[in-house]
Amino acid sequence: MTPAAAVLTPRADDFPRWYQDVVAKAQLAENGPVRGTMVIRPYGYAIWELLQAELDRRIKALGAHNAYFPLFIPESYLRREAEHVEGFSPELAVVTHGGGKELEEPVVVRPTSETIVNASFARWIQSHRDLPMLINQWANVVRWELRPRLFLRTTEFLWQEGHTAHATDAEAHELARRVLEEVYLDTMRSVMAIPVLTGRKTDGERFAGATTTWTCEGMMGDGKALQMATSHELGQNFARPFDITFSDETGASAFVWQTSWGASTRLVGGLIMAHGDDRGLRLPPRLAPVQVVVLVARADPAVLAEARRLASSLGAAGLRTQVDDRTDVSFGRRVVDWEIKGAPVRLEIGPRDLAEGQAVLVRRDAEGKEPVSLDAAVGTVTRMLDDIHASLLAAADRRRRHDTHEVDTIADAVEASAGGFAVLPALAVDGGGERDLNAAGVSVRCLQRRDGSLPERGDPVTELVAVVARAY
RNA sequence: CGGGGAGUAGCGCAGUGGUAGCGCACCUGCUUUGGGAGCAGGAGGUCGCGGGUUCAAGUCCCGUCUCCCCGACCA
Repeated sequence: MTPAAAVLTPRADDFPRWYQDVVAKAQLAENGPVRGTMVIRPYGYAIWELLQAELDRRIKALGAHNAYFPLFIPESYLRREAEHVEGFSPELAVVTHGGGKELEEPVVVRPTSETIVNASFARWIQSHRDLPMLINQWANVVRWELRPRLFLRTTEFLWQEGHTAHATDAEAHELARRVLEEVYLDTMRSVMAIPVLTGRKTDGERFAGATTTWTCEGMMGDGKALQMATSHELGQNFARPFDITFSDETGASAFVWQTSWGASTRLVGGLIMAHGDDRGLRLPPRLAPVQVVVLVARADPAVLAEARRLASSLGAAGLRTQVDDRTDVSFGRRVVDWEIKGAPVRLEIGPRDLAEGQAVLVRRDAEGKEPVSLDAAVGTVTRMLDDIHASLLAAADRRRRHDTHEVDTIADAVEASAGGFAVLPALAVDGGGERDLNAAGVSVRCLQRRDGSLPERGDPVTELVAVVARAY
């Protein structure tokens, strides 16, 4: 019996309970006093900051600039786009009083910022020389949730939202897809080690106000899907009501074509559920606040000195390193702590190791330990971190393939969705098929080409497949 | 909105009218420390709130508030 079994509910017993246990025991987050709100604890926030930095770098590489727009939005702004307000009104938080008086016009707490950003775009954009305009903001948003779950669905969450304006439909289309692949898909694979599917949402699943929604869908440890990021083509749906026009090269006035796209703290939940095991979190090295923990086995001055020297050279090599010298806490307790927290690599060092000029190297994603000489430790650990990323990704990919089943009918798709994804001809979910799926608790996650690539606009539905699953 | 549960120590819970408890966590000391250590001592409570019955209420009655689950609504 592994000690961790006494700490966490095994995943097979009760996956949601396991998830809650990990979030609590790894000290990632806890519930806030208002239902649906979340306190993100320092360790959880450190993961988010690392992820944020990766996304931010890629967003800026697209040519986008960060800005900040207000939390409060005039209610009238939301009403300007019919589908948009209809989609969001059930989950709006509305402020009716301020300064001790009832407001003449209520303000809503942003559920997303299309409207208020576009009110600025209308002023900022005059000429085709102002285009394309690529703006991103990091912010909190509020969507009143009835069934909240930490990180996955909270009433208030943190995210980035990109908003762009272009001279042509084709340009907006291309940008929405570049964001999906160059920002989101790439971050998920090469930072989060999660092999997501990409595709187009059905009309029923599309963002309120968008003409097309593109999505990244990940498979969690229980076979359910998680929508991990979306990128929308807005057409001219907002340009018209907000009057965002520009003079083109010929001097003619035209409405801009737009996109918007976002990824949130939900990704942290996805990270937990995609890689975690019965011993806790397993963090991909690029998102691990502590990549290497140097664990002092016994309270011994010589051991402690060596541990610190080792940590210092690991740190100098650019690895996020922490010495655990809490020798007033038992060794076993500290090992379990770091396993729950998902630190990718442990280096254990005690008097016996010191005598041999070595440390004991343990990787979180595999069984077994091996000695490593102190001289070689930095190089070995550095290589091992890359290898851990690769094997987490490979394992997740293997599981996704294994739990994805090709089927032909809605009934078979529902059955297959009990333990993973089902792929069936897109024609089958056209019209009534999607309703039947939804009635069974299964949803269309995305539409793809048969080879898994993104559909093009001209693709006939007969050439596409639908990926369906139960989802968070 | 309908139905069903639950509010007792930081967390999880027991307590069927008679001194408010247990596990974990916390504090102190000693012994420990290579996979959640042991022993001893200690601190911590308006039992959700208000009223009532009773010699006596965490427990029974009435009211009220909050939270959770299922359904409905919504998507």
